[in-house]
Amino acid sequence: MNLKELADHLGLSPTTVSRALNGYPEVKEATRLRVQAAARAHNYTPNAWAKGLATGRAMSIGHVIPVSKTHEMVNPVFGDFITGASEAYVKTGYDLKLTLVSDADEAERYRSLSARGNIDGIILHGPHLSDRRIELLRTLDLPFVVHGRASEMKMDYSWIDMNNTRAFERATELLIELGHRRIALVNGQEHMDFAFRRREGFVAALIRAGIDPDPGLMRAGEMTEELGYRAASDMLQRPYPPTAFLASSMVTALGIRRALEGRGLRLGTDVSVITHDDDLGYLRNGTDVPIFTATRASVRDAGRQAAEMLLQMIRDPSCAPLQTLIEAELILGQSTGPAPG
Amino acid sequence: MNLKELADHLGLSPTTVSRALNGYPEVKEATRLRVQAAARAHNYTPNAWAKGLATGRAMSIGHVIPVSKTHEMVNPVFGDFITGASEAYVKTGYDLKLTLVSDADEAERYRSLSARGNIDGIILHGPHLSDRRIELLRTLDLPFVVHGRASEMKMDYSWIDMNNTRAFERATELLIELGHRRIALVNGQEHMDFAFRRREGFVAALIRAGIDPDPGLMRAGEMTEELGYRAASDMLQRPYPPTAFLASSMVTALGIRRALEGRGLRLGTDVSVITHDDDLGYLRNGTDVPIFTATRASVRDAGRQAAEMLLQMIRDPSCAPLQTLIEAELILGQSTGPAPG
DNA sequence: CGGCCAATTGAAAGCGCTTTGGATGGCCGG
DNA sequence: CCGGCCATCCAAAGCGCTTTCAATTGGCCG
Repeated sequence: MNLKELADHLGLSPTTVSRALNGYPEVKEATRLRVQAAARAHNYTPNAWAKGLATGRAMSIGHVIPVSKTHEMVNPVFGDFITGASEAYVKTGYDLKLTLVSDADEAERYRSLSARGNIDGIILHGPHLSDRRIELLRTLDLPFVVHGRASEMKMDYSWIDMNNTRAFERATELLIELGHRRIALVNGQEHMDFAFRRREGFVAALIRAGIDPDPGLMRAGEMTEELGYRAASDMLQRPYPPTAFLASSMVTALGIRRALEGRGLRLGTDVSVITHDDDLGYLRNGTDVPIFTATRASVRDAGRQAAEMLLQMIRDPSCAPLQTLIEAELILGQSTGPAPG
Repeated sequence: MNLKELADHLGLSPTTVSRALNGYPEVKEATRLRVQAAARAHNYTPNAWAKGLATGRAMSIGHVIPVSKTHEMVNPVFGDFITGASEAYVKTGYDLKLTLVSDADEAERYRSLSARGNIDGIILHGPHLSDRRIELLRTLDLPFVVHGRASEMKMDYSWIDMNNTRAFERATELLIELGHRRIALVNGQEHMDFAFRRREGFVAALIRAGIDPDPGLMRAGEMTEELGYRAASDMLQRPYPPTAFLASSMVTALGIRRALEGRGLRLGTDVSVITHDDDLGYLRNGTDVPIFTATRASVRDAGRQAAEMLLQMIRDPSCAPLQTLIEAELILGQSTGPAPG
């Protein structure tokens, strides 16, 4: 059933039917009701393309996530982020179009996404320190919001980010207050902006406390369980092993814990661990008592907010770039304690 | 730049340009090259809606994943599945449209997805034992592939599934061969088809070995780390604690391991654990030596295959339902050993 | 040399919707 | 009784592409 058929059926013109359904004022209320009833009865849904063609609105948002050789995985936070974003889209009738692109042809994909005109806006995931995608998107005049920032890009753009620097600074401060001096960082890949900032916060706190950052106590890589295990195992067999770890993700923290337990060290007593916790649905940090002391910020919330920002920008294309900084909370769990001896 | 402009620019008609770009044979090769060059030079990309309107093809696939109150999370396997599917879509120029729906209005969403006509096919995730969505989709005459099956639905439809029953049967057999008699199962929610099948395999193997399945040694729930920890902790303090565990996911297995280590039990020596391993990118089961003995099947592969099946069905709408059963491999790791004493 | 065919290109009619620019008719004040 | 103003409704022109049908060429055969 299409507009015309519905109109014929009602003895009205397509014009009136269209207006009735889209809430235009110049149609009699009685007519509108009649049209709406008929539409429901015949299960009429406007054809999305025809609508798109006619209005120039895509009613769909592109989420682009890069998949490279060195970073093959779809980051697990992505699922939660999207869940949040979806909440916003569903309310407003937008679709979510997912595009995984390999680094190589990324630029091309953006250009074609934008040119094909079937997208009203883009959410960019996983920005690097210096991310050329941002420049590119700015030239495309397509509204976009970055999930994260690119430290080295000084231009103005919309983003939503967790205060990574501050979070890791606070976590480090807590460990220092507990008397730890040899603190290790097991970070994500540091060409990723979030990881870079986390290290900055970590290092800043150390320096402020008069502790020399030890490169041997910093490791970065794809945030797997294995990374945590390996990094911790290596570091623990150094002559002066760390007494505390900072982990960039729960999964990595689990690996660190495995390394500890493997050598008979007790978590929170012999060695302290603080992790960042994205509050993912399937990897909760305990339900009542947190397992790990953690800096926590819900990535799902971030997703919802990012989507709302983008929709806002689509509604009002002239609005200035929106920027949202989310502070992580520092929650105390059972994985931290005073430095031993 | 649109078709007409490009055509004017070239001194050709839109017809010819369209044909040249879409590989129709009735255009002179020299012209085709000229057109293609111009298209590239001007960065021309056809407008997706206009194309959709004209051809009736959406060039996009819907992935629908249910999000309910009791099952709020976007399952982590989903990310990997989609990565695989994307590989197939990118090659063929399809888009991936993601829809998270809450159980309540799920039927409605399908209907409208189909009616709006902006989708060529659907991939259905997370089927329940008796899943009415399958019936619904069949009436919508929109090609679809189910990731998993619905045991209680006897109708014919396309699916791709891992042989859950067989996988857990084999894992159980292995444990029995190792001398274990008290084997526990920590499963996913058993209204989900995959979990139901896993239990069936588990129970079948027990019975065949003359072991009475003990309901106290079976636990089901959202597959979190916490579930593993709680289930294992509870079971281990029973008078006759299990000597082996079967886990439905790596994350759960990590929780079980935590419970073991918490009470000083050694993995693989005091207590054996076998888990199912979806071979997720960010949760590898060790790189060289597997941490856990596991039944393994790549969910990413499944995603790619599912997408290919669906594209196949779209190409040839009359083809019979396609069905693919993937066997998991049983890989030996360090988490299993002979039953103690 | 005329006609037929293959090769190549165009004109124009949609696809289903929105939206501009009228129509139409009832009602008002003058 | 008439011009003007609303309130409603409609015709028709797109939106950018595909595709059917037709036109134009040049080559080749008889």
